[in-house]
Amino acid sequence: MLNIAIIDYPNSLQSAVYGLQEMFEMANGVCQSQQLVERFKCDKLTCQQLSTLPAFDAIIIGPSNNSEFYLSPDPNLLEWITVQHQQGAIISSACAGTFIVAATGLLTHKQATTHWGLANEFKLRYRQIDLTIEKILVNSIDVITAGGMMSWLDLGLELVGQLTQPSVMRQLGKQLVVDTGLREQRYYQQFSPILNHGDGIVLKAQHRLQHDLAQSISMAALAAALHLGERTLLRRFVKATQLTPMQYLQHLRVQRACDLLETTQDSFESIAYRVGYHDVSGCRKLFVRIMGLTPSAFRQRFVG
DNA sequence: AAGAAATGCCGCCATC
DNA sequence: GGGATGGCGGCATTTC
Repeated sequence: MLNIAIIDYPNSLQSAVYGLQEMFEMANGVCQSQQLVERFKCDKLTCQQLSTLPAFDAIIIGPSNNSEFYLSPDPNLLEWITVQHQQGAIISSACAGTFIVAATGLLTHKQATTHWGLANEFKLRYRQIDLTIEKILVNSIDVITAGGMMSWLDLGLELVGQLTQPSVMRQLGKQLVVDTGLREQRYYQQFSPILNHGDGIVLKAQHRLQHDLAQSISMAALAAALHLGERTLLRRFVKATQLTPMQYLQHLRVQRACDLLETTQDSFESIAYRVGYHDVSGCRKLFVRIMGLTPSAFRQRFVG
């Protein structure tokens, strides 16, 4: 029997809590049809129900829409997770749940992911965790994290696959009509620049880049316009935004290109031109590097 | 597809 | 002295 604990912490997304329970029930059906002996037993646990229970095979900490709990989680829950991990349980999280796992220290110096919209906040709090926000799922065997509000689907499937057989996961994916192939969170990601850093000059630089992204802007010109030395602008910019001006501009341009791919029928060639590139192939290369798929694949996926 | 020219990045160090 | 600034040289990246 495979014991799964789904933590129903305050404000946790209820569709995920119940959806996961039902997913494991369905997985039991698939196991049966494939003549496998494995069976899942799911427990939904609130923070008050933790102490007396036996060791689990996997713990799931799901998404939340409300930061109140996951930014300052119950120490008893953290302790309990740590003990379960020591006893061999797989610790897993989806979306904001990764904040709770991070607070236990289990992710230190490991790869992890969470919702892309929470990336800046996460990096601020947990500098020693290697956040790979472009991925939907990061599986380190004993700890699994997932990004995206609906990534509990991916997480559930991954756990089913890891605890039973990949064939069970694929069959379950078919029943649910959910993609079990490779997918990345960055396909869905939008550039969310840091603006609340409190450096007014850098903010002006950011606005100027945003406004002038269609033209080629040199760092020298930007520095001059702001009455700053180039070296200083660079340092202040990186400190405030976590990106070099060039990287920042590239993200702005790719973001604009994504918008245009979605909202217009224009060729990528003309889009490239409108986001400041005189060289389509260079623009395409950049797009693939940041988004993880080609412009045409992007358009196909989102405007189909 | 590849390479040359331009531009950006960054360590070092002196300066304010 | 700590902290921010900025000039310079050269390595790296970007662009066409």
